[in-house]
Amino acid sequence: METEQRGRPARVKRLPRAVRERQILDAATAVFSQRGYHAASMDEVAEVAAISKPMVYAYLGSKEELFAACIKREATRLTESVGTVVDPNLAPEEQLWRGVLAFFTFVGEHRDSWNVLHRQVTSEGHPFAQQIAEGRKRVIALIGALLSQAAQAQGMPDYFVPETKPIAAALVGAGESLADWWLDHPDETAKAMALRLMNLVWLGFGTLVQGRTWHPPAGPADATPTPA
Amino acid sequence: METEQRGRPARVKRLPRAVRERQILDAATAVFSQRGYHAASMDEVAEVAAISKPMVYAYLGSKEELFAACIKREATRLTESVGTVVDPNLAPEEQLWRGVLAFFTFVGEHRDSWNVLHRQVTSEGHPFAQQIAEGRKRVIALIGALLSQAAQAQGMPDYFVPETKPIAAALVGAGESLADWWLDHPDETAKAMALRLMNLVWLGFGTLVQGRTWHPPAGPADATPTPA
Amino acid sequence: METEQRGRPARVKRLPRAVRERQILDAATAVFSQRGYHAASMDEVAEVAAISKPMVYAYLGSKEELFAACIKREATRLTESVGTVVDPNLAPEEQLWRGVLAFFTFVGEHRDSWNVLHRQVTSEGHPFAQQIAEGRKRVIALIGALLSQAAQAQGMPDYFVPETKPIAAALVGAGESLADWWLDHPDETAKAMALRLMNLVWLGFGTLVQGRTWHPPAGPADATPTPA
Amino acid sequence: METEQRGRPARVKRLPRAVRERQILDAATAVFSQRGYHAASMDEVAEVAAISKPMVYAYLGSKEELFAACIKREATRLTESVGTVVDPNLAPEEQLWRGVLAFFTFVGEHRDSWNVLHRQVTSEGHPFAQQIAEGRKRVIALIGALLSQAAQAQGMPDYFVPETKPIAAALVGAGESLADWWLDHPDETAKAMALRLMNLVWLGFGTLVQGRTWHPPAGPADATPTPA
DNA sequence: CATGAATGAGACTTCATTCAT
DNA sequence: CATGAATGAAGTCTCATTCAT
Repeated sequence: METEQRGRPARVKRLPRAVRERQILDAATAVFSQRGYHAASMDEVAEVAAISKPMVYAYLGSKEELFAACIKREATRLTESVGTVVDPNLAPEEQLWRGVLAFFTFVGEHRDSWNVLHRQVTSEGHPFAQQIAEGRKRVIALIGALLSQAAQAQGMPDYFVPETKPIAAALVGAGESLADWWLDHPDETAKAMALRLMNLVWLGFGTLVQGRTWHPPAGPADATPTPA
Repeated sequence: METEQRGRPARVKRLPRAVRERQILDAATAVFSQRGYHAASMDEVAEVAAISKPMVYAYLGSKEELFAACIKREATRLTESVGTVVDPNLAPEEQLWRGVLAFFTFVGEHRDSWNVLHRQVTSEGHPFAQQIAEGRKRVIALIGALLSQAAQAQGMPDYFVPETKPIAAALVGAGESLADWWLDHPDETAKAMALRLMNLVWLGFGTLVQGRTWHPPAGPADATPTPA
Repeated sequence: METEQRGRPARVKRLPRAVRERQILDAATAVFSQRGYHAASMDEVAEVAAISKPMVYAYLGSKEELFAACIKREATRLTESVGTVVDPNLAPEEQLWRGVLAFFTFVGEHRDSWNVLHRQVTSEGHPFAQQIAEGRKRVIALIGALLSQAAQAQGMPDYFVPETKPIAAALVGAGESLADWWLDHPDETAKAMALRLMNLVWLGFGTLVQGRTWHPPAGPADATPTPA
Repeated sequence: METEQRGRPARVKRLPRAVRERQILDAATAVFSQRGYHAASMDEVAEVAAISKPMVYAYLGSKEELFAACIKREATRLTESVGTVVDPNLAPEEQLWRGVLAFFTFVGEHRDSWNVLHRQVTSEGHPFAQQIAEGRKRVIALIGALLSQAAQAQGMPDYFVPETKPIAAALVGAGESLADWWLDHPDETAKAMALRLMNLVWLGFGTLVQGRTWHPPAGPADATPTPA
């Protein structure tokens, strides 16, 4: 017949909505980070979240929406990590230093978050290629503005200003690549990584070779920021 | 060539096979580049290659093998493009410059190849994450060696030598990022892009701001290499 | 029957229960009418009833039971609407007229009820196909009896009596179809619709009762067409 | 791993596309007829067609497209069955008779086809409600034109002409209902059924055309009942 | 008692892969 | 050899139903 007799007792804890939502987002971030968007399956997300699939859909919606939620949360986290330590009233150089340090600190502490934001496909077919790309562009624009400000403060000729944009792009790429490199050299500290990036970008290889190095601007008693 | 003998108990030529394989690889590279590994379908590959699916399997094997073949071919192409212009007897700085220029030239001319090699998934779950990552590491190692050589030529203290590795990683990341940035600014030439990278990495932002710039070492009559 | 004791040993007020049940049945009728049995979701029923899903189950049972309850209630309503105005002591013709008028009046005033009873699936697989079909048959039988009575009153030969059954079926179908047609011509009144049906059927029936019959126009040697 | 090793030998006959397509349509018509659109499952269609589900999708597309194809084919069949025997040069009465007979003949021979066309849901939520309804309306319009022609041929006053439309609707409904009634009385022939319909409607119609109308029996002071 | 939270089951659809012609 | 025809195995998403609070 067609008696439609389904459903069976459940033996799971009843958690409040907010908690479950975080659980699912954590699981999803981990799975997306490890498999990539396309290869990730909702089944695995549900399994990792120790919950049934329908709940995943009930709480976070479709796969796309779930991924979007992950991206949004992780992007917010990163943005806040950096934003907290960057004071627009500081000198550009110090702002950059603090931001870079905060970035590496974040990556060190949230490997999966960084994976989801960065290592995901950027191929055109990807549902969020545009979204991710735009987030990245905003970051580049911010850094570009910082560099431009620094350049003008040092009396650079105007024609140089547009150059700050590709430089910002390069800096971001260098940072990402260093973050990857870090994965293979886990003994390094976030601070050491940040110093490397600053040294290279600010001084350049040619200058470094001459024995000069860059040092963080001496805050009060070396108060280099340490974002949570 | 096209004179292929369709039909009968004839002995078949070997050349057609090579041609077919190239056809398929071209199609696969295009599809993988546009869709990404997981979203790409063998159906689309076969369609773009204007061939039936069983032939794709007959010639290049499974999806994984096909993708591997794409990667291999494109990596080889890029490697050769760069390798052709880099003469180990030249000064490291010039080697680097030529290599960087060759890289951007290649990217400009083979968008799809670059996409497959770079923009594809780097997530851990990806069947080729390791393979791609290793290729990248090799490049970084090469550049690292170059930098190390340059550093030693300039009498750098030994303790600096290990630093050349992360610097190489940063350089590669900066290059990749600039290549992405280039997509949004297609009016730029490969040479301009290469110059940007060299300027930044070699001189550093701080130095650039002071008005100094880096110039390609004057080869014989400005023979800046132009990889095919 | 319906007096089933669901739930716990507690004594609960009876009135709220009745009210709730009506609420739910109203909602269910609306939803089933709009979506059809299969496409209707218990979620929507609960939402429209402004009540939680478990309550729907507590009060009316499973989806099938709920639908059955809807059908039963609406069928009763229609039956009562018609039954109230049809007095068995009246002449058959008047009974029919009153019944037909009551029918159209009901349909005009309870679109959803009519939808649930008529426009719902009659496919064999449907859980209630049989139930609905039987209700319909009862109506046809009633009308058939009425026609038979009328025919005999007019002195029709006995052999005609069995014909009243298919005529009743046709009358019912004509009524349903006119009800549908009415949806597209809402300016018509129930009375006008009822008049139409009576005019067509009663005059046809009346003629038949007088012993006149229609014969196919004599084609060449009774060549009534026989489509393959 | 993620070796994606699937697919196994098949042991099924290779049929030409057209044959399989018909097979599938036959199966789908049967399943849709028995279950209704919503309750029908693609699994069952595939099973009845003795084919795998992917083939169903390859040949006929999605469930909606499949259903549309069924409707289209069956509608065409019915239309052609009727169209073949109806010659516009014949007298309206004969056209009607031939059409009605062809209709019942078709229904008798293609139970499933008729089911799919008629017994399917007409609820608003149904994907093809509109389509089916429009087909029905076209039929009604055709018959209406026929009746109108017949009426004018017999010198009916103009004001009667609009009435032919609801009469056509009623005729169609009566026909459908008789077809259903036939299911329970399978001993009847198509011709007998057709005769019944003609007898009822044509005599009714014929009487109306002669200018005679039916009026409600004058109850006490026009006490036409008004059911609550 | 009423509800938010939870789930097994199945529906539609696609894809990598292979055999028979 | 080349291809049309075929399929097992997921994958995404929904729904009827029920328990614990």
